Amino acid sequence: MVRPPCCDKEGVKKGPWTPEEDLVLVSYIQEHGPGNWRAVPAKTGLMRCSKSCRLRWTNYLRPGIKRGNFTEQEEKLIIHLQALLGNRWAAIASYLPERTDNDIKNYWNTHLKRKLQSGGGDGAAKPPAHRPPSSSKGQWERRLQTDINLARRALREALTPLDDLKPPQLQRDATAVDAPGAGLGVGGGDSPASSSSGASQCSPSSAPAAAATAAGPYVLTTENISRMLDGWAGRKAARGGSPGTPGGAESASTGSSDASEVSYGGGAAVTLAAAGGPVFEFETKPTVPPAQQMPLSAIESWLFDDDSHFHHVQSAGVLDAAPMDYPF
DNA sequence: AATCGCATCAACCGCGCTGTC
DNA sequence: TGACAGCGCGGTTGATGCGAT
Repeated sequence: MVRPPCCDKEGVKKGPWTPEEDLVLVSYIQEHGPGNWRAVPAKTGLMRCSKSCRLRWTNYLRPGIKRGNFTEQEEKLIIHLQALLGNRWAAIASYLPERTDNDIKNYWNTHLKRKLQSGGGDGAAKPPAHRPPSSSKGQWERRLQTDINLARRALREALTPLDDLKPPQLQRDATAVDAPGAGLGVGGGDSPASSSSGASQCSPSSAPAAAATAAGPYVLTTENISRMLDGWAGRKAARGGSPGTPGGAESASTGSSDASEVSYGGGAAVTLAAAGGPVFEFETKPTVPPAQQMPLSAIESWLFDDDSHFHHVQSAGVLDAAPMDYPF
């Protein structure tokens, strides 16, 4: 039973996306919203597979993505969520609304794993023993339950000192989600590390392009698009054709990983506001809908409350988007 | 200045899940 | 109920940048 390729291999372009392609994709999604990826290549004329379009959108073009500069807090959260959930990056990413699963996965593989292996971590997060096949979810969840007390204890230890620096970001989350128009402002924007006022940068009502650009994060305005294309053309000329990754090529890949300088896609609202069009209304990330953002305090109570956490979070609705059903 | 090796990250691939007919 | 299509996820790869030699 060989599954046919998701798309016709012939004529399907691969490799790095060009700014032009990004532009086409963004424009299309702005108009139609994300989803129905199958139709995207056909309707946009992009010579890309639907999966590639979806990936490009969710991992790079989607508004509200913060890139680089993982804060210590995010780092610890990732470590402990990984200890709890294993390599279920999408689930982990749902607790870090500004981060993509791909980003978290990469960060884990390149930084955290090594850090922990070299003993640089707090030792609390052991490698998740196993990532059980999804076909046996019930089984692995039972195993997870077996480990959960250990992991919870470890997390408690790790989070305790964090209480002091507690989460401007996450605290804001707890309040910001109630604010109208916070819909796209997942996570409230900036991390403690990025001092720019990127908060709510992806909120349609609160992300004026000018403000956002002034603050640092890239906004997909006509001006920036033009700059982007110029930059791309320059690079193309310099490099002899390979366009590389827009934005990422210019800034994200500078090695500094400075999110505040990351160009489009970087930390930012991707809007077309300056073009006179409506700002994005679509946000595909809402794995955890804004109203269901889980503030750290909720995570803590979930993790720390031995008996009632599942009921608590479930009744609060905060874990609705979590991939587990918590049958126990 | 050139070369090599390593680190990083965007993108691809294959598989499983879910919804629809 | 089974087949099919579409989507999402996790693992892996390849291109690129950067530091060391």
